[in-house]
Amino acid sequence: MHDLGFAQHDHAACVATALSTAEATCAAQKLQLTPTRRRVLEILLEEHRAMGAYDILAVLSSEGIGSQPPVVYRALDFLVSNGFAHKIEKRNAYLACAHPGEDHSPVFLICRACDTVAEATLPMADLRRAADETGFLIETTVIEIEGLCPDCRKAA
Amino acid sequence: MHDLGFAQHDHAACVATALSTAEATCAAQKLQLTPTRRRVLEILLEEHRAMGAYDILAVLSSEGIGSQPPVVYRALDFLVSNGFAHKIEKRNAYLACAHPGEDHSPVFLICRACDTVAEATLPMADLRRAADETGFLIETTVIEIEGLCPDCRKAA
DNA sequence: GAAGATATGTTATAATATATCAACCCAAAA
DNA sequence: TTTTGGGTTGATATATTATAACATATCTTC
Repeated sequence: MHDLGFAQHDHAACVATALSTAEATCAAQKLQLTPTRRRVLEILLEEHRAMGAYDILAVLSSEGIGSQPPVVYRALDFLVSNGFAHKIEKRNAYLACAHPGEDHSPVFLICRACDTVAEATLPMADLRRAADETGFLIETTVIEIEGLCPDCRKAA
Repeated sequence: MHDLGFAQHDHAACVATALSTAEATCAAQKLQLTPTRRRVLEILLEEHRAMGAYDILAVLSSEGIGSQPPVVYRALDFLVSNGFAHKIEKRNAYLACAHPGEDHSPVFLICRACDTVAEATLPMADLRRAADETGFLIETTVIEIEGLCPDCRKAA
């Protein structure tokens, strides 16, 4: 496992880079990164945390973009289906993908104290081989690990 | 990974054994396996599939045990907290534990076609060691893998 | 410019889960 | 014996998360 994500980083650059990558990927794959979809991704990137759909909707609403649930759920569906965001099932929350463009198997480290979610990756190879032996065809994986992040561990 | 659970088994015996194990465990740990809690576990064992809380509640209700959501959510909280059942986050559904009493890290293989959920286990050691290196303290894990089970794979 | 695919606007409602507070039960302490 | 405290239950209300359904709009391409 690598890139655990609890380190500091240049956030403005990280947002800009991720948006550019998303634009390029959409252009290449003929996906429509419409204003609402783009703005939802931007919100997730700016906040840099797992957000509930209604939290995102509140932001959209305050900006006059839309105020009904389908607006945000449709955008999230697009972002999740196309690998720009992930759903954190244990929190019913959404997070911008930290590895856009890479075909990866996400592992989420969720701090129960501060709710920070770091995205790591695991090599799929071992798991896939093991499942293949039993005849199960892996399509998607969600690996969520809850506990205490380094900071909260120190604080406690 | 082992014990993938897509094989046939003696279901009546499996239910009886699991209930006995739960009773013994509760007695040993001074946990109260009250009638409602016991019946919810029994329902999950009998159905042998991931059930929604309201599906379970419908059964309880038909038996006059209780008809309000807190009845089933309290029982499920008890069963999940004490390792007798698991929540399948991707489905908002609950499943009797296939390995009661063993301290294990569950891995759920969910078939998107027939919704069967098999519970396997992974050795925690590797993951824990990797996380420890970064300072993250693992408390609980949810590993969910969605795809096609052997039967649905053949059918497709 | 008509047809088909994709996206949006809007209303309504479904599905999942929890807060709150009173009542009850039982075991153990005073 | 009474009291007290923890755990459990009953019951009402409400919060939170998510989707159905259908009309409208937009864009492409035939």
